[in-house]
Amino acid sequence: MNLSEITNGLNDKQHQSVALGDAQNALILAGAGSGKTRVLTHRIAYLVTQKNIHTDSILAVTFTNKAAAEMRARLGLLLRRPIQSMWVGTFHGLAHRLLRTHYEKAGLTSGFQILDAQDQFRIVKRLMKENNIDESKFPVRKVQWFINQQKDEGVRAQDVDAGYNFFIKKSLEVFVLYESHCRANDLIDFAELLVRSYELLKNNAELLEHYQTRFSNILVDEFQDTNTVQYKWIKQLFTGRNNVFCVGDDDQSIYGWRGAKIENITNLETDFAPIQTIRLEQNYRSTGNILAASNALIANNSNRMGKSLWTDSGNGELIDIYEARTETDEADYVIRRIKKFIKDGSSASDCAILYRSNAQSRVFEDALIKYNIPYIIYGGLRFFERAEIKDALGYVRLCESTTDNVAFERIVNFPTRGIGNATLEKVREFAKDQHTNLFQAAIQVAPMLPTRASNALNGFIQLIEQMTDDSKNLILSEKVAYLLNNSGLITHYANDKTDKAGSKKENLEELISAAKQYSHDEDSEMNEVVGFISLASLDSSGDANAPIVDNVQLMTIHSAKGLEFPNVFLGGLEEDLFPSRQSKDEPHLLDEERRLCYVGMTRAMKRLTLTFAIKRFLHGQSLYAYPSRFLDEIPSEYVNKVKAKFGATQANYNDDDIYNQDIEPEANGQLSVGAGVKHGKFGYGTVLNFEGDGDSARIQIKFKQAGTKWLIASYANLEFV
DNA sequence: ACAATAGGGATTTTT
DNA sequence: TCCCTATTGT
Repeated sequence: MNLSEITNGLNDKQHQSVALGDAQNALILAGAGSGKTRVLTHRIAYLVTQKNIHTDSILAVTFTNKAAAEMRARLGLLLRRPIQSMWVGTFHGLAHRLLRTHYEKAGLTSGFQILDAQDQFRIVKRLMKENNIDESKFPVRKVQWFINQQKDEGVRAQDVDAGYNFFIKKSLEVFVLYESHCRANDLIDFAELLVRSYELLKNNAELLEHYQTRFSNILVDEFQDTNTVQYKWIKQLFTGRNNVFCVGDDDQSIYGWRGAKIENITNLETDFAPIQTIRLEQNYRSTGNILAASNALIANNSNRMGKSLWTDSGNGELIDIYEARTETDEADYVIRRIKKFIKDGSSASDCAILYRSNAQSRVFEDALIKYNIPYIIYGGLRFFERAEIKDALGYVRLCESTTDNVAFERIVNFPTRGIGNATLEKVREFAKDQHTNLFQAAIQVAPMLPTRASNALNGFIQLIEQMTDDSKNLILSEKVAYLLNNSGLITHYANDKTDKAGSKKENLEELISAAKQYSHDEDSEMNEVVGFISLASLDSSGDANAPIVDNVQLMTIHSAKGLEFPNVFLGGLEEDLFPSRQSKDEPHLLDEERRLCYVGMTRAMKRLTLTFAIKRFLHGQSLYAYPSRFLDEIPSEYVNKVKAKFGATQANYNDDDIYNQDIEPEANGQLSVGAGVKHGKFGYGTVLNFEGDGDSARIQIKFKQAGTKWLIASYANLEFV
């Protein structure tokens, strides 16, 4: 492959970044929409094809599975050679790989398990309960948060100085308990993946040297989001004989609250010296007005590295700022505008509604339903985080290894089989005294229990043993299917007449196809089942299938990072909401809010609309709000102000006059998303979603009284209203 | 063991 | 307001 194939279509700065010498450390300050992913992948292609760097010598780190997958896909296309074995992945994924490969040196057994945030919560909670620590004084969430905060800093319990802070003292007690529990049970939480793999290399000079020599080129994406351990992790691998290529944007650092250190990006210049800094400031995404407004906003932050986006594609439309009377009015305005965009030829998926907090989505949702516009809300529970999926995986895990206490706790009495808390306490105590796992303890304890409890527990033990035996020769997906059917989970949901049973059963079937689709890496240290379980923990999205429907996109600004949309609506620009109440009095927190606003604004390609409400119903009460200070920071020359028309006397009304157009709520009397329906038992509702057609169609309906339900069309006897 | 009820809390969530 | 938890009653 020749050089021009790699540098074709790049601008000067991009070209310069991609074609730096292979021994050059670089920091690429890549503004929003400046083509950073492109630079990163082309850089790798350049190293491999022009500098003959072996693909095994490249380490490329991202934050999300999505980014890693995208990079892999693009690299595959560019290099036209297999990149399977290449170290391209997330920090957590690569740390996991290190730990699986060197589990013994890391002080683990081969079957160690990954704890996700939920598992971790349950364990912290249990430990607190066992040690009589009052949850009302020390909320589990906060203690869990504290523990993770320490770990993100690379700090162990023994290293924490509690001082005189009572909360920290108590949290530290739990931290100590938690650490020993995890060590005793071979459990690794997300932060631990990083800390442990860092310590693994730190304590094994040979191993460290091996990887330092092997990775001649280390590339890191979204560097502004690295936390302390991640920074140390990279720095550890850096010797000065190899080199780093870091891409980031200090203005888009929005995860400080999760331990990300924006300073890391400035520390690069000293810790990885000599390093060349290149700024990518040409933006290919947004119009001139959107960029000018965003630049003006972010200019109010202190300690920036300095960067100013520009475009050569014209000013475009002004930014609309809509003053709504209430949050309902805000939503109504936004949805009418969207309806108009769609009418004028946009597709629904070109429109995104972004907000600071999830609670804001509801009102927009109601309005979308009212106007019969399909939508999708991102965020919320992901596939592998769903209770029924975790239950199912609990059976898979326990049958894979009876030492898996987390799985045991989860499924021992689910579906309920008469094993109560009293029985479990005895099992736990026995396990603790005898230093054995819960399953072994159950076997020992069962004969000593009263008949009823004994039978129940024995029933469970036999079930697990039986299923393990029967399924041991099945392939992964068959095993999952077998366990679902024989564990009683499917039956449980079949007998469950309540609302969500149908969709849960469906999710379980989806799990079988996820198992079918799972492609196991033969060279892996893990067996197929462990690999699948690890994947479920590390990439909980489970969204192999892209959404097919043309939907308006609703999400928080945080989840919108890295995305772009032609028409963006940014809602709730009010003091105490955005910037949030908790952040407004602390300068560094306020700066992060401003960056968040900047990220939101720079998602827009063509049209950007900012809205705020004078009065908002929040947490059960109506509150008056001031417009966000961020609005004042946008120069008026880029802005078109719009006000609610109803009864307004001084309304400066200058948009497309959407209230005079034929934009009205619709109920078209057919099965479609947003259609109004009446059900004999549940009353009035609106169609949220449906699949299939004719008698076999399943319809998801949000009832005014009865909540959201999936119904079978042929049984539901719906009346369209 | 489970349903009904009352009380408290309520940003953001890449892994 | 909504959602999650702890408590209470059956």
